[in-house]
Amino acid sequence: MQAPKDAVHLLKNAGLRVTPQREAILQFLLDYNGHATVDDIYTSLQDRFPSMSVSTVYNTVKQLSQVGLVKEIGVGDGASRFDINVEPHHHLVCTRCGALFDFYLEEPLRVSVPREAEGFEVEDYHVEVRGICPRCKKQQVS
Amino acid sequence: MQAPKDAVHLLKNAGLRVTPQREAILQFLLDYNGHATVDDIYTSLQDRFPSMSVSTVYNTVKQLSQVGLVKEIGVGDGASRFDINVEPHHHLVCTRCGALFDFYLEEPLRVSVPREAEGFEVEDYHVEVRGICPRCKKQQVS
DNA sequence: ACCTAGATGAGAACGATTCTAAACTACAAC
DNA sequence: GTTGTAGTTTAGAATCGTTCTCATCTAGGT
Ligand SMILES: [Mn+2]
Ligand SMILES: [Mn+2]
Ligand SMILES: [Zn+2]
Ligand SMILES: [Zn+2]
Repeated sequence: MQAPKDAVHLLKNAGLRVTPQREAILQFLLDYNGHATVDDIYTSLQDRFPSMSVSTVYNTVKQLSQVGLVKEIGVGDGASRFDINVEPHHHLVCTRCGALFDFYLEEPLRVSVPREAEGFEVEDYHVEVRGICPRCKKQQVS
Repeated sequence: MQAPKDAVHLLKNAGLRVTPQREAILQFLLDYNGHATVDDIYTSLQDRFPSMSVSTVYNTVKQLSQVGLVKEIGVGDGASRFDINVEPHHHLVCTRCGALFDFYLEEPLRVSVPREAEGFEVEDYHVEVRGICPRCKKQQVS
């Protein structure tokens, strides 16, 4: 029995209660092709859930993160983004427009813990590559 | 002629006006062994500059960043940290207490830009290694 | 059908950062 | 040394993302 991909089953498998809001938020992230902010989610669901609170979105994405259904990525300033792609991967960030692109390392990183952090227990790592995205490069005044 | 290391000359070389506040902020960062927040700086200089505004600290670290005298590092939530070590290097972050440790990659990262970001111009990258620092590990309830 | 742990919603509160506008000052030009 | 002015500082308000509070509501087990 493979883990099903629809929101309701994913929530149940994770031991979370199935509420209409949660289902909609998770489904939105499943459908969304990218890295959504809380506001992206909130705004997109306004029509269907006019009375849903931003708190609900925050609460939900936090729980989805805790059970590993999404991954929070915070790049510098601005709002956190939520990634339905929970495989280990990294990001290119456009310093002009904030656009985010996935990228995968060809080989895992060798982290050598320095002396002054002797005993540091590595959990995971994230590479943030900064630069100019193709779109912004085109618009460049040169 | 080597670039001098005292705050006044560094500011002049960078083409910034030398004000007492700027000198003190830069000197603080030069002396500080670590990754200071705006509040660290602000609080530490309260005695000498009782009327200095936090805005001044923000303005100053922003300018120091712009001329490359310090590097801003924003790890997830909380306040940005300012690093007087501007050589390319990366950080271990303790997910418990927020402590930051420098680390250097043994060899530069090979970034292969994915198809959907074709043409992305890489400027630099930063690796954030998350885990538990030795101090927090000791205090662990196990 | 009922009960209750857990979820939701509205708004207040919060912490980090930016903005505003008036007073001040570094420093270049005379 | 005096002056002019562009850049700097300051206090406080404003903004933004996020968390908190607490009263109301509901999912899901019994
Ligand atoms: Mn991603
Ligand atoms: Mn560092
Ligand atoms: Zn861009
Ligand atoms: Zn720690």
